[in-house]
Amino acid sequence: MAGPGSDRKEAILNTALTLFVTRGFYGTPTSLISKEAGVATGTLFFYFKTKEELIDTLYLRIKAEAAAAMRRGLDDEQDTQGRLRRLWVNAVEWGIKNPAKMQFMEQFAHSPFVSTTAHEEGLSRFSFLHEYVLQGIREGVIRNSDPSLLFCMMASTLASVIARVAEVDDPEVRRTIIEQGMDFVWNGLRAEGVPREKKSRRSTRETVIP
Amino acid sequence: MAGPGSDRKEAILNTALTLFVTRGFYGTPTSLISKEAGVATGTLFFYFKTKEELIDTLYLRIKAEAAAAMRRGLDDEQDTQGRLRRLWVNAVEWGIKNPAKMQFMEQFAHSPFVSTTAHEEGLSRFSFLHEYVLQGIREGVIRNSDPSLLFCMMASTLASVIARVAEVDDPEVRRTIIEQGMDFVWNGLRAEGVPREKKSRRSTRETVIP
DNA sequence: GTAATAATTGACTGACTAGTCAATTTATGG
DNA sequence: CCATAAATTGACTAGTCAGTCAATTATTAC
Repeated sequence: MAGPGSDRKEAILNTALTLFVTRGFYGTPTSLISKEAGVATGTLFFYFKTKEELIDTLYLRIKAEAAAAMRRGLDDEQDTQGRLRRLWVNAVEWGIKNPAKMQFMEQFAHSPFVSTTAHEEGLSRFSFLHEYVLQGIREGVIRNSDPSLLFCMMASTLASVIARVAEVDDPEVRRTIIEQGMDFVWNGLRAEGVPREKKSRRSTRETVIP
Repeated sequence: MAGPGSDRKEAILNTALTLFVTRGFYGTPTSLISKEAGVATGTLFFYFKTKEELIDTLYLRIKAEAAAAMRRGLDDEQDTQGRLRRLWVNAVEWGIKNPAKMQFMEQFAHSPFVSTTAHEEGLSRFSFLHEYVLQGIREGVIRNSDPSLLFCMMASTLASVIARVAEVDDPEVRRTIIEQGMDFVWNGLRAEGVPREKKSRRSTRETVIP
């Protein structure tokens, strides 16, 4: 346990994650973080000059990880609806597998504890989504609304779907919620004249992983 | 300023509102609240036994006020789409007029600082919305998905629309955002076969206020 | 093996905070 | 005017917390 090589920095970050989401920022003393992480108070401040620097680091890491997870396989999809579906499934799956990180993102997305620079850098990780929406509009598949508004509404819907899915255990119910959420968003986004739903729904995922 | 009759309780609640949204719960000392409200520390604890009781009271009041504002004139509307549009406009208008309260609701909607009983009571104020969604599904106008999921997605979309609208000053741009948000939700909610949009959009509001 | 450096420790400090309480002021009713 | 109750005050307490630092231990380079 002691001695370098056992990376204490990671232990501190992991402990801080769970504590911040369960007790909030001001609600978790640094002394508790270091105690739960199994290090001395001094060690925490050796790696992070302030408590704010700690949450900033955490924030940036999680945002980057989430963005990478959502992006996975997106370029393999041929059309906008396929990309959207892939993105949707990626996001929900990541959210379920990483409930604490998901909660953290929601909780601190607009929080004053995270510095503005960290907020900006975190947001920039998701700029590729913006590009996809723009492309969909250009193709005439997505309705011609303010792309950042569409993105924003999509993201908030996603968050509420993930929250609900996480409350449930039955995989069949989960799939239903995910599908219903997807339908809501797709119908909200799609331009007039674009088919309401693709028949080959479940096959979408099977076609991308041959 | 001194002497009863000048209601200090209201002053405390108002000050707490602005401080809580700008600095968070743990981030605002009770001493600061009382100072900004122009009362002594003891006065705050005379009206609210604990800091938690203060935020609970605030939470319940705001939830009740928001629910009442959203409900206004809803029963005068004849069809589901009309009700949805009315609800939408009510909500956005209230959100713009009361940005601090809006922010407060978002910030503390799932916060552990607010007691579970307050959360439950606050949620119950919005149960009428649940009824409206159910009615829409029964009529075949709203798609047959889990009503509470639909409600939840609608609410989160609403929150992000209000946040965006509040960032903008130009009333024309504001109206556009509100309309685009409404379209997103309506198309996400509506069942197959139901017309995409009502032509008489702006007239909707004029017909209810004769 | 040794010197220089990096990592780690935990007692300690100065500042702050929720809540108390005895004393004081203000309203109320006869 | 007076007595009783309600409202208000602010100094005070007991506890907490972010961050420091001198001392100690481990690592690295030669």
